[in-house]
Amino acid sequence: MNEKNIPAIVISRLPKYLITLEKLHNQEIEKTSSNELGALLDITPAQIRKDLSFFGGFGKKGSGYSIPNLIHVIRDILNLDIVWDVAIVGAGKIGQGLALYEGFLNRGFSIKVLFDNDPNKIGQRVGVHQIYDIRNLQVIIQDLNIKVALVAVPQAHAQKVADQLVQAGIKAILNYTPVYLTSPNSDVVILQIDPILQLQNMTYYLK
Amino acid sequence: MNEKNIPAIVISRLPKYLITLEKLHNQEIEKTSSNELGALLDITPAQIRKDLSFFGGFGKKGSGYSIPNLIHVIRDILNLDIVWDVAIVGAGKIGQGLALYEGFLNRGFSIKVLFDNDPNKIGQRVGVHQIYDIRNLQVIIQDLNIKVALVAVPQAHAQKVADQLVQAGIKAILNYTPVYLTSPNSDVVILQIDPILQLQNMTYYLK
DNA sequence: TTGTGTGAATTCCTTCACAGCG
DNA sequence: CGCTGTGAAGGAATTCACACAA
Repeated sequence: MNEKNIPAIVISRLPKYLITLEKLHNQEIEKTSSNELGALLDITPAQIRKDLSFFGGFGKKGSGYSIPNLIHVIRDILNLDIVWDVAIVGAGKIGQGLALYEGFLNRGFSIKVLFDNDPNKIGQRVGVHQIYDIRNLQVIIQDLNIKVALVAVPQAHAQKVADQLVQAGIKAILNYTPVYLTSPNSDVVILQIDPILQLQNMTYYLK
Repeated sequence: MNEKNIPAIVISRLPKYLITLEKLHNQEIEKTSSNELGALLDITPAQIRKDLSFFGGFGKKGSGYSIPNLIHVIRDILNLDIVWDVAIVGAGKIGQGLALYEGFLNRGFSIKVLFDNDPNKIGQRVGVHQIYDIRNLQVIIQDLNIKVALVAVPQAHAQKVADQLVQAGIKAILNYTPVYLTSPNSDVVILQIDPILQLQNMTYYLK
């Protein structure tokens, strides 16, 4: 299904379609159209149809898309048919905030462990999660076979942590520090969440 | 200088150039080239030169760009010649984490106020910041003439808060909730930071 | 010689417009 | 009819390649 080389920009829109479809689904709506979806997302209907057509024809001519089916299909494309276990590195405010956030599970992710290097934090709980010693990071991640990690440590430690994660077999890193992380391993996906990059982008349009 | 209609994608790269230039600057490096910058950012040199040429010719043929000058120019383009005051709405873990983060100031932003609706939190301090009653949001934001806000409230309240912010004169909102915020006012810039959208994007490339 | 700035070429992405199916 | 799926057209963004200035 996702054999061909799908443009990254197409993939990046699928999660947006998904969250909107799930919202409609929660309202017990069963069908939608590229028109309706486009209006909700501020994306042209043609764009949505073309994006979906990369993967097959999921709609019915004249009547649109079955929402449950389209949710299923998109989750499948994005490999969200399974729940991904997640490790959080750094139990500061951001790390703890992420650990306590309850929105992960029904969108395909389950927080499994939380690491810190502060002896006062190690062993403590954050919600249902225990904080583990970062020195055990590699062993635990390998044992639990975790592939996805969030990095929320002080920026000075970010690259070192990333290296350890990659060595432990992590394949996707979401980086909350303002450091460009690199991996020698080219099959690791790294994305950055730097709020200041976004703010600096917005200020261009002000004034 | 930024009169013409510059593609948004060009603007979105300028903060990345800036953070890299600042990093070089901290290492006391005075000059760089589109080649060097491109290697650091994984962007082609031609792309960088073309982006910068939208705003003028800032390099010297044969020798490249003066880093202090280019930093100055980009900050100027992005309206970062002034420091923007910022309000944070929501003093949960994420809001507090943002409030305590010390990286804002030297990148052009200064956290000025923090709001919450929890009586137990109102009046407390988070670092140097005091938590204010969200009922005073509009008055305080107007009085302080704040234009930039971070929203880190539970998602059920996100749109209501955004409406209040817009009414108080906020022009840029960085939204940490997984809700698509809208503004009747089209001169308000809203960007979303939803970690799950990013994670769902990454899982496509796994397995 | 080096590395910018930029038209031209190319590649990529979006939108159009409509045949065709339900 | 209504709405999808899709070739073809159009538009945007990236890359090429080179004249030119330091």
